[in-house]
Amino acid sequence: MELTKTHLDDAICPVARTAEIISGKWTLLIIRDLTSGVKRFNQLERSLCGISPKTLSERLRSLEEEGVLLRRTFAEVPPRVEYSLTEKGRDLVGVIESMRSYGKRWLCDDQTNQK
Amino acid sequence: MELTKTHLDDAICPVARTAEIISGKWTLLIIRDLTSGVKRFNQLERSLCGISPKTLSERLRSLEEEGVLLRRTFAEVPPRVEYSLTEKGRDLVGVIESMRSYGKRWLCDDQTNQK
DNA sequence: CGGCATCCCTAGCGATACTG
DNA sequence: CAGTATCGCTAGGGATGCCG
Repeated sequence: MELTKTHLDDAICPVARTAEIISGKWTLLIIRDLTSGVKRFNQLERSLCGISPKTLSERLRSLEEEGVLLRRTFAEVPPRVEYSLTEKGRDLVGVIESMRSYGKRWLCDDQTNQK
Repeated sequence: MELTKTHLDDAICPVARTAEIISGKWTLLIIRDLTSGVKRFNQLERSLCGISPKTLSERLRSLEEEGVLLRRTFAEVPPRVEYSLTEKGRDLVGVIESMRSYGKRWLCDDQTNQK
């Protein structure tokens, strides 16, 4: 999902810019998992049930490049790599919480609120 | 709130459910444009600079099916169709605003000419 | 353990032309 | 005006295998 130059208005729109960062099937779920603390690759792979290592690797790398999370490697055997949110990443919790709030109001099994 | 495995299930996690709704390149931008009031197909096509009629049509239809927006047709010549947000759609403004807020904090170098 | 490399496949999007 | 009908592309993602 990429905005081209023809979408100039949208390119400078903060909403669209944020959407770019959190788009992608797994991105938000990774960030949410990291809100509870530092995680290793394997932990994320297991908690994000069904994700392929390639996809997880790609998402982690792009999030690292965007400064949302921090990748910390340890020179050990077996190797250890820990992922944690940066301040820029932790700040996304606000977005996530508003999405959670919305999801609870409108999208859960309880249909009484749905119209 | 603690994040357990159940929260990662797409069927249960409100965050994932919300992400499903607002995913797609244009979805959020359509909703954003509708927050300012009722819009016609042509208006959206022009304000969403670069969108193809096919894509706009698809997005509008799926958003209608999800109950986020309302499609109202008028038996006139030339035909008129008006799109507006439902309550479920207007409620997404909270998510959009938190995204806008985040985008302004972290993602915009130039804050002078933003939407 | 934490990944790349490789191959493949599909949803989503774009462009254009056409129609009720 | 408000869409469909085609066609084609490609980025994202899944599956599997291998390696330091």
